[in-house]
Amino acid sequence: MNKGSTTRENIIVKSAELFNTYGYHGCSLSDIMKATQLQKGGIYNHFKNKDEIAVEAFDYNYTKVFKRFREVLNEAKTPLEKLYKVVDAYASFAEDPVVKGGGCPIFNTAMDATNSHPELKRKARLGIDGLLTYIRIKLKDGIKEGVFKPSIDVDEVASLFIMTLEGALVMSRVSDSKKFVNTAAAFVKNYIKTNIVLE
Amino acid sequence: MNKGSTTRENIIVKSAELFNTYGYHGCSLSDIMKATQLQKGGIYNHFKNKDEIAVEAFDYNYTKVFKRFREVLNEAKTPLEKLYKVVDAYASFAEDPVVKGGGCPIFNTAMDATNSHPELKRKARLGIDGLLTYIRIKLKDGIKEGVFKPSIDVDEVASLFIMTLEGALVMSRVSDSKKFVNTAAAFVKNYIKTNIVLE
Amino acid sequence: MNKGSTTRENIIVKSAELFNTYGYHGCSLSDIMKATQLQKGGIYNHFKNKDEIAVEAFDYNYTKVFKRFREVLNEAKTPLEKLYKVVDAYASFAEDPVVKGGGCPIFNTAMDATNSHPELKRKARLGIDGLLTYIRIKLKDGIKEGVFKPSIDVDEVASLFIMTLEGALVMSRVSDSKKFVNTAAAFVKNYIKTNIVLE
Amino acid sequence: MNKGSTTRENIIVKSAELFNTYGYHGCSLSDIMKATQLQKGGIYNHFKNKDEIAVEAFDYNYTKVFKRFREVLNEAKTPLEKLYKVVDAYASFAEDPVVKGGGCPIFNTAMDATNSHPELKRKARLGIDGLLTYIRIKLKDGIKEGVFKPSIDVDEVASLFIMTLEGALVMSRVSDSKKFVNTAAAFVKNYIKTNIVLE
DNA sequence: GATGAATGAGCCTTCATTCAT
DNA sequence: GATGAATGAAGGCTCATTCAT
Repeated sequence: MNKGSTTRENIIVKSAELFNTYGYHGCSLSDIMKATQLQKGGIYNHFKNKDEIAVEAFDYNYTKVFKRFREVLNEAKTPLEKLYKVVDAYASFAEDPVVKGGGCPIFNTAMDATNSHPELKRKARLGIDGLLTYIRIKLKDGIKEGVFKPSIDVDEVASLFIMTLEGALVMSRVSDSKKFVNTAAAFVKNYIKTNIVLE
Repeated sequence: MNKGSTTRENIIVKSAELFNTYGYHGCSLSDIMKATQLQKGGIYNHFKNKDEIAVEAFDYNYTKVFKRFREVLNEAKTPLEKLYKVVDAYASFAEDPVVKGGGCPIFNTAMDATNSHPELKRKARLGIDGLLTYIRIKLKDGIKEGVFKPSIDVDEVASLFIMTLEGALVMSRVSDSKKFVNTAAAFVKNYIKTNIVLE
Repeated sequence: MNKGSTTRENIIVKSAELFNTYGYHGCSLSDIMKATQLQKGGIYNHFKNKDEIAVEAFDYNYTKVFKRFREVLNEAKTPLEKLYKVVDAYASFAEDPVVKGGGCPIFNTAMDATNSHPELKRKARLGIDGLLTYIRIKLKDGIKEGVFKPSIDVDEVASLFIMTLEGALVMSRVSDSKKFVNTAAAFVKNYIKTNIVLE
Repeated sequence: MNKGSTTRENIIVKSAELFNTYGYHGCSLSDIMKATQLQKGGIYNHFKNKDEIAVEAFDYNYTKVFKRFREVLNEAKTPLEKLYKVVDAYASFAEDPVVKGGGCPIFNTAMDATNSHPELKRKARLGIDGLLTYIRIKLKDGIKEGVFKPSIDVDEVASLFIMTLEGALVMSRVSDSKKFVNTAAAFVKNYIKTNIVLE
């Protein structure tokens, strides 16, 4: 890895934190300068504008989310364990954020960009699709392996999964309390046990 | 109502829309000027700074949310009907936003303010508390009237209610699809029927 | 004195203090509003603009200076006593300002207006002429009464009188110490005794 | 000297003139823009705010005052000549200002800042201390060399020196007449000859 | 005589971006 | 690849002033 790509990477890492914390409009290039210890030009050598940084920062945060999933799911063997681990991964966002600023960066970007940044909005939508797909796959694997009910609506279950945990994350963040995330995690796990798993 | 307070009200109404749409940092005083057809000074005659506008705009949006609840719950008689209507009210946010910009302004503010605006964060937290309390009361009423199971954990159910629907709202907004809200509404209603209502 | 003139007078009194304290550019109409407990219109009913207030405030402060002189000189009988009393009056500015903000309002305005406000500059110049004239008269009286040397250059002595005491006042103000004013007062008195008084 | 520091220097030079002419509140950033031919951003690249410019402008003017002293005192040999030259230097302020706007920038700042700008006030006080110290040194040198009376109160004489000449400068400025400065200069010189010099 | 709503220019400061070095 | 000087529009806010009530 040469000097250039290190710098570039550093800009992304630092601004990924800033954007997740303050949002697109709440974070300025001087904030990024301060965080990266770089001057104006040093940043613009690597990115043509703030948007490009924001987009790549989103990508970076996106992969961090899935990296966390992968880490947590590492030792899980059975589809049920895996599904539980996804819940745990989500719950972990509350006490050990994937990215500074907390919450789920995909969801954060979704809210931040919906009305003001079409490109980021699109990426956030795709991000949420990614989350849904991830769950769907785990569900389908379980069905294929004969441990989950084949009758479940995979799309629906995945959606419920995400919306509950993401909603809880927002509530926990604004309340400075893990209470909501814990409630959501317990609920989703119970839902899995009760409605997804074959008796 | 005299001229001054009409203007003041108008500033609140217009900026309530803008703040809900673009967030605190994404909406400038010139945006508010444009929306209100007022000059800078004309706005600052009524508010001491942008923060004061944002705070009052939040309050305004907050009451709009509950006004919608009240409207939708108007004809509901039984506790079950009422609970269903709350779900409907939430679902209505997706196709007929309470405030321009869409979604739930309380949740929107929660995300927008969490890391950048302590005062708004506090208001958003209280707002979410208000939502939870609202549901809790409906649940308690149902228990008192003997139609809901007394064994349910009112706090937990209220939390699940809100997080699921709010999470869904965000997903629907960023996806430009009511799909998620519909899924959430159907799920929550089914959950009520299955787990809350006495057989 | 009817209501109108009371209000008008009050505006002058309060802004005279403000202008003497902060200077013409350092004091805004809202400062005057705050000080007078009046609204915009309440002030503009009595004055056509800020300049008019400043000019009348200067006049008000000017008369206050001479009122102080008159008070202090009240019991003085002989020309020498009178001259000493003028020195005392000047020295009194340091511990008991004629006007809030301190110093001599005539001199303060002189510095404030010299390059930026021709009308006030003119008034300040006339104000200083007034001070000089005041001293000159005391000197001439002493000569006439045969207690001061007829050979003294009245203009010169009056000038020295004013410049020394005014210069000292500025130095004392910026140093928060009466030291300079005391030095000046002692010096001027000694000068009078030694060079003005007939043997 | 690179481009940046040249520009920075230029901003100081130009705003030093403006601040001396119009005072801190009487001189805006647009005035500085106009004078420097720079845009807002171009100025703020070099200074963090108006205060920083004002403070450095004061320092710049301060050194100019002493540079003038040094120039005028250049050819003076004896302590008496030197003291006379300081008087001449002061008198020169009236016809050939050290800084545009006229008068003594240290005194100007003293009056301008006393009630409104603690940092500048402090600098002005130190500036006046500097002037006093300068005179004191000349007096002590003369005593050491045996040409000035050892009995004189060095502090007092230096104070009288400054307050008289500075007071005169203000009066000359507001009157557009060198008369007062000339009177003061003649007087101070005579005072030196009569009271300071050993017969 | 007094209010306070409205103006619009101006305040100081920060913004994202460019580009010569 | 990095600097930092420069731009000029825009940021939030205050200014002096007007005028309908």
